[in-house]
This record gives sequence, structure tokens and C-alpha cells, in this order.
Amino acid sequence: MPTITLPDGKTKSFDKPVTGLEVALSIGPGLAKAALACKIDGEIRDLSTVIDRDCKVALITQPKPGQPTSPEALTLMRHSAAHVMAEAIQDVVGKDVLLAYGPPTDTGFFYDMYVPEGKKLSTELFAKIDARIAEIIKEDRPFTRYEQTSTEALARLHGEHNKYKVDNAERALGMPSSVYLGHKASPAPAVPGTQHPVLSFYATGVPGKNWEDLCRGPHVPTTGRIGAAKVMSLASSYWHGDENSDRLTRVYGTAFPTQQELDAYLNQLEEAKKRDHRVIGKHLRLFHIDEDVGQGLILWTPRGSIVRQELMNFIGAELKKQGYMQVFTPHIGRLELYKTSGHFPYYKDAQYPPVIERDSLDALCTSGCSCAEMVNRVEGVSARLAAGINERTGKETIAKDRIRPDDQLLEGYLLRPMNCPHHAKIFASSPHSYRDMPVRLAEFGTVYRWEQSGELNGMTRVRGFTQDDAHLFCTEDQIPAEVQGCLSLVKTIFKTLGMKDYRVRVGLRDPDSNKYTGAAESWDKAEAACIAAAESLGVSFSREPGEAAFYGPKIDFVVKDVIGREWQLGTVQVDYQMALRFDLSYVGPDNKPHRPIVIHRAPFGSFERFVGVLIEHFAGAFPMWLSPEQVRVLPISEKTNEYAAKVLAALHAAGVRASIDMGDDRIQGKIKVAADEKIPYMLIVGPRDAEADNVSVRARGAEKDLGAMPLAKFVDGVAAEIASRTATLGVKP
RNA sequence: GCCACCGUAGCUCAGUGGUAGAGCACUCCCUUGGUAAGGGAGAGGUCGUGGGUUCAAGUCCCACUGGUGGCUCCA
Repeated sequence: MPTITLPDGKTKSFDKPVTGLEVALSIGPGLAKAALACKIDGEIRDLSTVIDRDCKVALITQPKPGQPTSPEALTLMRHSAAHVMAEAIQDVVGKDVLLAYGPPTDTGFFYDMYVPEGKKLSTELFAKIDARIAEIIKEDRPFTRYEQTSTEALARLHGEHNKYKVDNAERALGMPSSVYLGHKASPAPAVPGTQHPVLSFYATGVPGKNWEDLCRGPHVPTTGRIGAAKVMSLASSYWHGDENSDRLTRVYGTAFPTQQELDAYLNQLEEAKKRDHRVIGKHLRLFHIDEDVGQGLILWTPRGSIVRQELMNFIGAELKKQGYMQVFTPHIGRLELYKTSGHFPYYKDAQYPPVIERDSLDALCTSGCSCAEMVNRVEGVSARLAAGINERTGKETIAKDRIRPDDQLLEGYLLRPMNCPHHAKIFASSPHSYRDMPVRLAEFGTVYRWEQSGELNGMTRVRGFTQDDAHLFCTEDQIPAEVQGCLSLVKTIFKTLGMKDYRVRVGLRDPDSNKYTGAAESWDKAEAACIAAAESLGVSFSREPGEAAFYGPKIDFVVKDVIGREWQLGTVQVDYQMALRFDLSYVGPDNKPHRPIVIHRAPFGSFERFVGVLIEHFAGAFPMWLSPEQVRVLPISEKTNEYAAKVLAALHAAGVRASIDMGDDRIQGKIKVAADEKIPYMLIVGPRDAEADNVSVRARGAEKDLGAMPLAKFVDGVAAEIASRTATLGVKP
């Protein structure tokens, strides 16, 4: 007879098995009414679960109005809402829509489904689906769990001709999938509690009568407990995330305990859109993307260029302090270079097509060479390089028919996908002693990558971008100190900009994979160095096995944009591969050649992505040192234009970026315009100010002006503020 | 690349088959005004591109192109 321990430590004994709901009832009717599910020894279960053994029980409840909902309760509701949405979609679109997989997410839930040929699921149907969802919620039907033996259940699912559910069931049973034919046949999920000889179903109402779905659960007691749910958007997805497998339609939705909370969430999404860097970037004229120039190619307008230039100055100064040497290299290089580095042709799908010399192309065309042959001549790996690459990578085996005599290869150039080959060549261009190490070569290097069109996104995912790149050529012993140095740079940058909301990811090797190059012992040391460096940051970080590059471990800095998407910014990567490929060496104390280790690092990542994220971080209101326009002078009327010009001249002389609004608007209008443009300081000048050589200062965000102060004092104040790179506006009369 | 939606004036958007619209911005005029938009006039568009249906297409159909959200990818 079960004795139940409650979260407060109290125990309750029952003389017969009880359900979670009965446990709640025994504590109080209010609790029973608010309960959504129970947690039995830490596992969330339906309220109807029968408890027949001693255990710990906690209840998951719907909060009182105004109280925040626990993440567990939200997840539960949203998982249940996914069922309701699926039922609504089948009612609206057709019962022949095949359901695949419908889990809760951080912000709601989705359901992947196969929409048969001839049927269409489009946003036009959302209103109908939402209405049906509301009806089902109003009907307040119970979520009824029942179990069937695996044999019965599988026979039934086969009978329903839903291969996705059959697959789900087989995976839940720990069976090898019989229907999934994708390329990455992953093993059945080893989730505790899923490997039962029985499968569970949930009817939204009465089994056999109402809508049902194969599901592990748990669910809220009735549909009425969902509160408010809404279909959000449509997307395509791949079954099991495998692009070679079936394409499914993914329907996103969200649910909240109350309509008010749902409305608040939708409102919040609207507000976030206003902070979007693409919206602000257009409004503040920071950058432009032109379809005639090309997708994903950023044109930095004068104002945006100021932000970028200031960041470049800032990091350039930090690099000097850390002993970096500046280099400049071109944006393209010979194909051969990238064959040596391994970037071509293996990653050719992610690159702009090669630039082939005209004479070679002409000659081939004249001789009637086919396109396929031409491609082979471009991509074909040279006989000279082939052996070396095979030896070193192990994995990247080159098909024999791709290896051509060097004299048959087509000459060409590649827009560079990375800067490292150029830097490797600079390192190799002169001899190095261990006494010179580390050699730190820095360049704001522009690279080009052929990102998939569907992935492009404003400034955060582009096809041409400039990294604040550097390569540190060092000895193995120097790795810890150099990685440390890189991280302190990142820390300085984030601190200066007031960015606190980032996460750190340490990518380690997957112990079960053999795709990695370099000795296990070296990897251990490098991984230890990365972890130690991350620890010294004083920020929480995650160790992610399998996330290392094939050539070494790495540390990434990840931030979120306004709509919650994560973007990788800075990265520090240890590389054992590059020095081998380029046969780099330095002379050690033993007077023998040694392989350097290369550390790639880019604390901003790229200026494009970083500025995109910065625009959202500041919502366009940049700190003084980054603001494209730092001060705007607003004469009250034409009568003060002359004095205003004098004020402007004084600001310019002090190196302040300032302009003057001599329009015939009234002062209210000029203030409104300058406020919309997020100008840090407005200087309102009228006859009163002109007489006393004063300016009336109005700082961004202030309700009204801060009062008058002498012009000279203001100029000194802002100049100091700019030089100090502070994130807040500090000049006051 | 895949699925859905979208593309009308510099910007934000209205316009469901019958003579292309509004607000802001821009130009000019009036206003000379002390803290989040005073008033008036004007100029500005082959409705993303190309085909098709129709007496008639911004509107319906097809293809392409660009964008948005998500999926996959990210050396």
C-alpha cells in the first residue's frame, strides 16, 4: 500500500493504489482543480496515473491568475495543444493528412505532417484551424490514455497506412526501423521509460469515438486546460531531419494558459520586429542589400561604415597591445592553393564558382570540350597533391579518375572562402625560429561563401563578409597562453559593448569518431587548454562533444537575435591540420624543424553579423563612440543659424561627428526627427544660448533638455566620452 | 536547395477584374516658432520581371527573380 512523500517532506499513506488526482484531492480540492499532471519520482506523468508503490509525488499545477506558469506546466500544455491542433488540421484539411511528430518547443510546439498530393495546407486556412482549436478547447474533452500490446498497436498503425507512426512506434519499442529508408539510419532513441512492450495512445475524448494519436504522453487532464492556442506558421521539414528523406510540412503553434498571455506573447513578437536589424538598418540607413549586386552581399552605407570603422579601430588597438602583426592579402587565390588547403573541391558547393582564365576556357571550347569534362579539369585533383592529401586526412579519399596529370588541370582562381591559406603562405615565406614564436598575423579579411539562398538573413547570414581574422602560429606549449589571450580579447570587446547575454560553447571531439586529424595526446592537451581558458572567462559554458572541427577543438561565442535565433559570433579554433598541409615549420632549440600549431580566431566573427547583432542589442541607439552621428545642432529659428554653424564648427574641430538641422521646421519637429534617428545628443540653440556662448543639451532618451552649458565645456565632455568608449551617455550641464 | 507567404511612390502600407491611392520623406510658398511633427501647394509609380486568360489584369493562371519564417547546411 503506497506511502507517498510530498515535496515538503510530509508523507501520506493510502490503503489502496491511488491516482495522482486522488493524491491531490487528499491534500485539498483547490489543488486538485489546479493540478495538470504529477511528477512521480521526478518523472512527469498523467494525473490519472495509478500509484501503487512508495514514491515521491509532486503536482504540476496551473498557476493562479497573474502568477507565472512553470516551464513544466507550459511544456505539458503545449504538447497537449499539439494534439488539439493536429485534430483541428485533420478536420479542416482532411483525415488523410498523415501525422509524424509533434513535440513542444521553447516557444510553443510544432507538428510535422505529410499533406497528400492535391491537398494544400496554407496560411489561408489558419483562421479556420484556430476556430476549430478553440472549439475543441471549449469542449473540454478528457485526454484519455490507453495502452495496447506492441503486436496489436503495430498491426493497427500498419492498418492506418501511416509509415511515420509505424516508425515512431518501432523506435519507441527499440526495434530497428523497418520503414525509415533515410541515409543516416540513427539508432532507436534510448529514452528511459520508452522501451515498453506496450504502446500508449491518447484519445482526445473517448477511445474509439474521438480523435486519437500514438503518444508517450503525458498530457493535461482535459483540452479545456490548454487555455489558448494558435497556429503560428508553416515550414517544410525533413523526416528525421534528413534531407534525403521525405519532405514534411511543419506547422508551428503556441499555447498559453490564458488568452491574455497569448496576446502578450504576440505583442512581444511585434515589438521584437521593430528591433530587427533589417528594419532599423533601413530606417537609420546603415546598410543596403541590392538584388542587382547579389543576394547576401552587404553594401555598407556611409553611416554603417562609421560603425564598422570604429569597431575596426577599437580591435586594431587591442591587437597592437597583444603583439599582433597586421597583414593585407587579396580576396582571391589560385585554385591550387585551395586544393592544398583542402577547401576545394571538397567544399565547392559552399563556394562561388571558380574564376577560370579566359585563354584556357577559349581553348577548351574550341576543342569541343564538354561541360562535364571542363568541370573535371577544374576540380580534378592534381597527381602531385593527391597522395599527400590522402595520407594526411585518411578520410578524404580521392577517386582515381579524379586524379589528373598536372598539365591537364585547368588554371583558375577562387574567391576565398577562408583567409588562412594566404596567412599560411606569409608564414612560410620566411624562416622562423622557436624564439620568434608565436607569430600572430591579423587581417580584416573578406571571404565569400555560397550560403544556401534560404539561409540568407539580413546582415547575420551573408555570402560575402569580413572577419576580424588572425592566425597564431605557435608551439604546442604556447597553446594555453594563446587561447587565453584570444578569450581575454573577446571578453574586453563584449564588456565594452555591454553584451552580457551570450553563451560559450567548447567544441570537443567525439570519442567514437575517427574523422579527426592529429594525435590523441595532442587533442587531449588542446581540449584541456580550451576548457581551462573557458573556465577562466567566468561565464558558464557548455562542453559539446562532437562539435570540434575535424582539425581541432574550438571555443565559440553564441548570441541570440531579437526573435530568439542563435548566431555564432567569435570563434577560437586550434588547428593541427593546416601546418601539415602547407608543410609549415619552425626551427626548434634542437636545430631541427618542428610543426607549428595554428590557432584561428575571430573575436567578432564577421563585421556583418556582429554589426547586425549590435544593431539589435542597442536597438539602433549606439553608444557615443559608435554612433554614426553623435551630435545634432538644432537652431530654434533661422535667426540662430549663424551661431549654430559656429557650434558645429567647434564640434568638428574636436573630431565629433555632428550635423545641423537648418530646416524650417519648428524646434518640436527637429527634436522628433533627431529622436527617431537615435542621435545621442541634441544641442538646441536659440538667441538666449547664442548670447552666452551656451548650448542647451538634450540627451537621447531624456524627456526634456538637461539645461544650458558653455559650448566649450560640452565639446570637452563629449570628446572625453567618445575617447573612453563608454556605453552610456554621460555629458550633463 | 525545400515548404508556405509576400513584392504597389524613397519609406510604411491601402487598393478582390473597369481612369493607380494615403501618411511620412522630398521641392516650393506661408510661418521665425524655446523642447517628441504649424499650414498650403507641387513633384514622384510600365504596380518585381516575362508570358498567358479576358473586351478589360495591380487584381486571375504559369514561369522566373528578390524578400520573410522555418527545415537542412555552416570548412
